[in-house]
Amino acid sequence: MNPDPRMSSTAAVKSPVLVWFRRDLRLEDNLALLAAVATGRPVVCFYLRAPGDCHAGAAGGAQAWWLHHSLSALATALEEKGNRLLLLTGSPQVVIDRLTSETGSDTVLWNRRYDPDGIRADTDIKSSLRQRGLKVESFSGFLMHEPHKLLTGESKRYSVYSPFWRAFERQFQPFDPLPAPASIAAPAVFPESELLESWSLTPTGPNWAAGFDDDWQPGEAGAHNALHAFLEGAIDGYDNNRDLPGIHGTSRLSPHLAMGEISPHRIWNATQANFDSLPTDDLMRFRKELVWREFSWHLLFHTPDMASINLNKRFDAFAWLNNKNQLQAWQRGMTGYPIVDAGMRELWQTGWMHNRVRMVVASFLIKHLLIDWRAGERWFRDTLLDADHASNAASWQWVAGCGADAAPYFRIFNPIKQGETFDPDGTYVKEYCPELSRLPARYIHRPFEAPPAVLEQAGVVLGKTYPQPLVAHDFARKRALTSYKQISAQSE
DNA sequence: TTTTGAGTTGTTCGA
DNA sequence: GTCGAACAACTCAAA
Repeated sequence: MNPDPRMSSTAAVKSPVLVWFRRDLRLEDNLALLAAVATGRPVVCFYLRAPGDCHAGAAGGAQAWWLHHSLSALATALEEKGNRLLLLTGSPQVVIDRLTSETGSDTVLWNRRYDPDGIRADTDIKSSLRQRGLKVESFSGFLMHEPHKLLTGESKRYSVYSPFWRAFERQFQPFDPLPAPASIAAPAVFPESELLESWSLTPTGPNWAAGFDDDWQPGEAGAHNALHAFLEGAIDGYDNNRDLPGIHGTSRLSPHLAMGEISPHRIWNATQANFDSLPTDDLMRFRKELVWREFSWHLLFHTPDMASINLNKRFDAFAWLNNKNQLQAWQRGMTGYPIVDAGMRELWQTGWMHNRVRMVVASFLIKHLLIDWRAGERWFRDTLLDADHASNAASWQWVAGCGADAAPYFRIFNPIKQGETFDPDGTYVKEYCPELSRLPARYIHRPFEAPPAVLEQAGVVLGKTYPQPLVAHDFARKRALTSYKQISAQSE
């Protein structure tokens, strides 16, 4: 029919390979995508939203905002490679069935996910697709190790970080990240895609994400920019500076990692390239942070309900007070302790909170207010751009003391002392609690102790322009020690 | 099987 | 101001 010899090449009749994107929104070091390209066949890329999932796979509202922009960036990147990203709603079975019949594809590829629901779903889908004669293959890339593979000498999961780190280092073999494909062959006809805007992943009523744009660039290019900025800047001195919330002393890579816009291998590898020119302490400290992420996923793999149950059963009997008004004051950054309030407001305004301050606010919620750590876990999951199922649950359990490798019960952060040690001149507090910005450094972390004349000169009226403390530190500390002792006594 | 050393991030108190 | 001890066992991981 068609006399043009160019049109009779076999490429035109090759059936496409389907690539299902999830938390791997990148082209570089994406094994599933590269395997698809390597077949020489056209590639159909899709992202799937479960019916009724208003966050489309994101952990919470804040991360849904990130997901929106990350999907948009991925779609653009695929277009630059001559392809597209399809957005589809439905159960995986139904959507994949439709795609295979529309495109004539017989192969589906994806990168593995490790959350309990994801593992269960993927296992089911894989076997049912294979039963129907389709080829299905999954790849690694979200983590640097497979969570089921690292075990102690007694074939048990690790529950203490240090031995896990040593075992990880022993077996880990870094490899060069694979470059993004030069081009990605498109199918003759693309199946229809939904419009990203129709998913309503960004706020529609009050725009609580208005401040996010200033701080973040979602997407793979943004991830690489963040990595470069870190390697040029904050990694030098990281071991010390990472604890100072008033400066940019951390990598700020966490939201990118959470969405898989950059692979952990790539990050590890980048620190390797700089190993000779930087202090070992800084690099090792940073690598250990990366491996904490691996450890958290290792724990979650072996305890799928880690976000909802106490790893240490003794805590099931803990007498939480769970005062709703105090929880709300904490969420809104109105506890009366400036370092706590600055942190909670940074979280709300920017979708992120400095790591040091995360520990302080978590300790305050759990130990000063005696509110169940799960309430904090839920709030972080909904408000953090970097919300990560495993890291979030493991970290909250660590602070509460019910984790496998947990902070001892008597480790209670003093919010005044933490503020004065890590934010000595109050730079951080002043940025997020501007109503305190005229207080002298001496009182910036303890406005409730400032003489009336000092308060007046700074324009602070306690209880009016800034709250009185929800609880007195000394009282709260003793109360927490008593409560924690009760559950250890009950176990005997 | 038993033993041994160790365990992310703190605070307070008294010498 | 600085320093070490107490806060409490407990359990993990490896030898």
